[in-house]
Amino acid sequence: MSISSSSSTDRAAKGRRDKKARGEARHRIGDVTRLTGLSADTLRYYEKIKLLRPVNRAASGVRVYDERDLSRLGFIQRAKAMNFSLDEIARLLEMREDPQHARDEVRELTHRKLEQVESHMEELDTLRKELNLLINLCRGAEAGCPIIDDLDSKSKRKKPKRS
Amino acid sequence: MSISSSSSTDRAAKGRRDKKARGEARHRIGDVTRLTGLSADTLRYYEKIKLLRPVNRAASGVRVYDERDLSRLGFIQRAKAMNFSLDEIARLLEMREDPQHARDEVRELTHRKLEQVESHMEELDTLRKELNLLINLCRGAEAGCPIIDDLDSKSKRKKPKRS
DNA sequence: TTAGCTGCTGGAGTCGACTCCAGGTCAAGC
DNA sequence: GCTTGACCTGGAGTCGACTCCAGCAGCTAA
Repeated sequence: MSISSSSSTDRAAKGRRDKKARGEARHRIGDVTRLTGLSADTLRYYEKIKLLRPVNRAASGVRVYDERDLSRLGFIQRAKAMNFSLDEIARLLEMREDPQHARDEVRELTHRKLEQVESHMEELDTLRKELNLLINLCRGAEAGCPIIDDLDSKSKRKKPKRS
Repeated sequence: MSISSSSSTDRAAKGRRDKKARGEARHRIGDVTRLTGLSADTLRYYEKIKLLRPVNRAASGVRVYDERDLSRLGFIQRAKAMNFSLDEIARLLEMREDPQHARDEVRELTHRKLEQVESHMEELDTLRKELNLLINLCRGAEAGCPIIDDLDSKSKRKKPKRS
């Protein structure tokens, strides 16, 4: 994956790196996929749904991402890692442009997100305990399947052995 | 919602309840939605994807659910609450029919599910801490939005104030 | 008899976040 | 000039788990 003899891909990229060395720092979509781990399709998709402003184009029509685009993408990725939806991220990005206005709304959004996360964690914790219980039940069993029995017996009655 | 003068719906259901009182316990889809909380569409959908065996029909063609169907639905709901996917539940149900064979596979499945749940919880916990941090940062701030700043400043550099 | 309700079917639509595709252009290197 | 690879576009498809719809039939109380 990372070690390979120079392909024409690499060679094509080299020309652009030379430009960059002259201080221009203009990235084509392939560079950005390498830098961010996002796929080209995803990058175009983000632009389509206006998570990114229309990206600049070279004369040939290819997208040229600048540092601001990269910083926006970094923001998006961090917000995604924080479980914000693309819709919410779009709002965060808007507010990011206008920080004076943003504070209350952003705090609101973050607060709600935190509550969601916390209640989700509680559910998962209950679930974890139950699954653990099932597995322990199973460990001691000789035959049959206590997990299935348990999933059964949680219904109304204490299970009359099997009919 | 729960208190209402007897509608024709109620009256229609009463006839069937009388039958049930004579020991037949045959539920139409509407009864089952009331008993389980699942929508009629969902019940039909479960049958379509074979999570339920083809449900018996009355002469008129309407579905008639018996106690076994209800018990299967209970099983499905509990397994869903345990975060099993419908696909996994289908497998659990198969094994439920043949418990001698089931044990190892079911334990396997449950074990994997537990691991998923645990790693998801870890992620969420990290997330929770970070969100908390953001909100606390925000609390102390006078203006601007520390949350956005933080999401920004986690990029490469420590943020040169604002350009 | 009729209104009103419940139920039936096959099929399409929904959600979010992509992912894939065909058919094309463009640039670099041999 | 040709090959190769990167990139472009619009549009369709994917996943899971439903949800909605039109158009119809059957049952029951008044």
